[in-house]
Amino acid sequence: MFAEVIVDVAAYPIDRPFDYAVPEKFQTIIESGSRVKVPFGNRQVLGFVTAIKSETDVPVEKQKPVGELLDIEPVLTQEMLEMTKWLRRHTLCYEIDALQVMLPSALRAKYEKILEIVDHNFELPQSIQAMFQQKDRVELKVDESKELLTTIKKLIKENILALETVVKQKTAVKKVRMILIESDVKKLQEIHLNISNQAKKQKDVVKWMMNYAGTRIVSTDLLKRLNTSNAVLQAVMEKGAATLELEEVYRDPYADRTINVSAKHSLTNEQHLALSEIIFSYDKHEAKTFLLHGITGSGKTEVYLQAIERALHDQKEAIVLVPEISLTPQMTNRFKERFGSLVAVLHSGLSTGEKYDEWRKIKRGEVKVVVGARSAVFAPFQNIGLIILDEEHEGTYKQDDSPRYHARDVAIWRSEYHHCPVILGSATPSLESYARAKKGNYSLLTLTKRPRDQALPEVSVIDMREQLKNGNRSMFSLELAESIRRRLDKQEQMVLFLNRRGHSSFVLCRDCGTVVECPNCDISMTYHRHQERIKCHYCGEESQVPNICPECKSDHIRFFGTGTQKVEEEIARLFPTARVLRMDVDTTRKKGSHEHILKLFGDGKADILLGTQMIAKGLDFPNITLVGVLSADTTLHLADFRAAEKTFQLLTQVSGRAGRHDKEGQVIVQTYTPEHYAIQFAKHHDFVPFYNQEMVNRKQFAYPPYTFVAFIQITHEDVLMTAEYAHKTANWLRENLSNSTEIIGPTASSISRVQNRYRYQCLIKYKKEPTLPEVLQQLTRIYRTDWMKKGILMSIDLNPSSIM
DNA sequence: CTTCGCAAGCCA
DNA sequence: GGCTTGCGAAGA
Repeated sequence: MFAEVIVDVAAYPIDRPFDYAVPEKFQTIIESGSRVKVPFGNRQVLGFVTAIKSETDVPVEKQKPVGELLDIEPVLTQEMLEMTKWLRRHTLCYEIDALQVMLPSALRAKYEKILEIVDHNFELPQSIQAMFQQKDRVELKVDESKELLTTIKKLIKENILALETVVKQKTAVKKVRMILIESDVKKLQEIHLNISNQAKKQKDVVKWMMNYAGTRIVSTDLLKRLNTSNAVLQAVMEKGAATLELEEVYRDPYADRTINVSAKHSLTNEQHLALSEIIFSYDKHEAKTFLLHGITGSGKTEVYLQAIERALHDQKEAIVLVPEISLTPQMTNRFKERFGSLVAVLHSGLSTGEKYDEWRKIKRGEVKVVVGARSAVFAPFQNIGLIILDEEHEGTYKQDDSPRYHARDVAIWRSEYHHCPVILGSATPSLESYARAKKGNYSLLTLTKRPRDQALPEVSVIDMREQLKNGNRSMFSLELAESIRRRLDKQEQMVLFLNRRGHSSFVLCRDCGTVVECPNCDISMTYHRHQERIKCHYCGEESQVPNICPECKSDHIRFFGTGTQKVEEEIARLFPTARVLRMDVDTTRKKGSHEHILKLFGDGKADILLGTQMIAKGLDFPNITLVGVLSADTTLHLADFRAAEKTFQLLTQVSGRAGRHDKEGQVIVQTYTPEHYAIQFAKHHDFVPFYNQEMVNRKQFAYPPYTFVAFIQITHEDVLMTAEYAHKTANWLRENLSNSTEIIGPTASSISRVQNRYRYQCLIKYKKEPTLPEVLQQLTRIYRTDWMKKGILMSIDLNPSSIM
């Protein structure tokens, strides 16, 4: 018996199954989908069994046995193994990457290097002895000094020390110590009698136990209750009054939260219609994709909830994907409220162990609904009735490193496997999805009204050029400043949005015009006033703020451009009474800080929530009556064909934060290009006309949805090398792809250097290219066998979410 | 002739 | 990807 194993080594020649002999003892339990430890080369690695077979072509002398079977129950289902193959072809990743992405990180291997003393007679050098500290085996850390490593190497050669790689699981199943009290009271009485009167505490414990004969109690609880020590308990147990048992438990991330159960809301006609279409297709076991296009606040969530209720009723499971779970606590809570303990929330704030526990609950079918970000699409359910992607247009559904999958594609693949519907929900669908819906590939459902018929907020677009002409050089237009003042007077809340963090976007010398740039990247450094430092937002480089110009030594250093920090200061100056909460990458670095800030704001502890795009999603507070967009232009002029689409989506989403409840909302958008169609259509909340206009542009320039796009980026430390291989790539593509396919480039990327690597890119635009995965696979092969050695890095992104 | 450093080759 | 091996260069 042999097992085909994909080993945990991401390298080109290893990206295929290796056959291992299955030892007798594992033959009845090993299955495809199990994890194994196998010898590979001269070390131990983790691997996944992908098939079991009785014969192999591998010559006997090369055959090696499976070292250890890590799972009695396979961790990967048959579905996941099939999905792996598809994922690999469509994202051009290593098979091992595709396998690992489906599992919680706790199930990935942790490799430890253990150094062992073999020859105890040898007098070890002082430095080595210090490392061992009387022990025989110690973990060898990677960051040991060079000299130490060379001595260790020598000693290994002389067989005095031995090095061994050990495969460990990252997180173990959490176990709790349970005390099993003896059930025979007579026996307890006997033990009680035999304890000497000196051991008073032991006597007390056993006396107490007589009242609880045969019961189980958590060890720590018992100790606390009897106010006694572990030593006493141990002594009592040795005398036979109780036994110890380890019980598996789940870490409960929501232990200290109370949840109020909510009833279902009644539906509007539109909601009802949408729901019944979904249910109709669900009943027929159709793998149909619905695009639920509903304006902000139109009650998409309620449709999801009731559709899920239906699936649960049939003992089926549901997956709900949200763009960024820590930003949508309100949405998550609604699921918790409706389905209680049947919901598992896969939260980025959970520890590895907590995530693993939630995963096991899903696998064992102890929960039926999963709410989570992108990776939750791989939830190990076996009987899925419904998959939902909320805010389907969001870029976070696309993973930006290998495997570069889009959660929407995985969701649709799984829906075909499980014969169940998928709902893509959004107020501002992506052009691709809307086009597919219009073509009939997806089925379009529309919600045009808010449940209690609240009006959409009034959006005013302020031309900042006019403000400048009239002598207002502030970042707040007169209208916005006036509106903020009014809200402060009325004690209503507002949200201010600016898509740039930090204080000033660049540091400029007024004498020679030098802009301080990052030494590693081709981008200007951003000034952060709180730490009085300048930072690169691409590589994280930080340094002191220069007092004099690095070029001309002038001291006329000035800060230009506006970031959230500067806005915060400006608010403090103009509205000294306003209480401001700032929410951006800098204030939310710690776990749980998103929730904390949102909670403070929800509790009315601040008047103004100021933030970057992370506040655009999901906020739903009744008291918000003003939304201000300080500069709508930042996303509009990006070198990306989706710039207009992203601007429109952002403005619409942000506007949707105002006036969701009884109070009327107002939105003020400041811009230097008020005439731009993305801004004009967003002003009128007009998705369809925007779509039509944008489609005209996409057609003219042959961009998606009219074509498909693949994006290839080449980087190297040397500009010439980068350019050379980018040209090689483009030429190779031109030779191997059909004439109707357009290859743009190579061109230098818009940020031409990041972390000291120059960047060039090629864009492939195609309508029909059935062999593209294979052609790109071949290109990857050339790259991995040849170019990689020269220090070239190439990445291929099929259907990229951004081309920058 | 030994030792060091690095590129090449292999892994069942 | 990580480990061994084999080769050439540097040093005694």
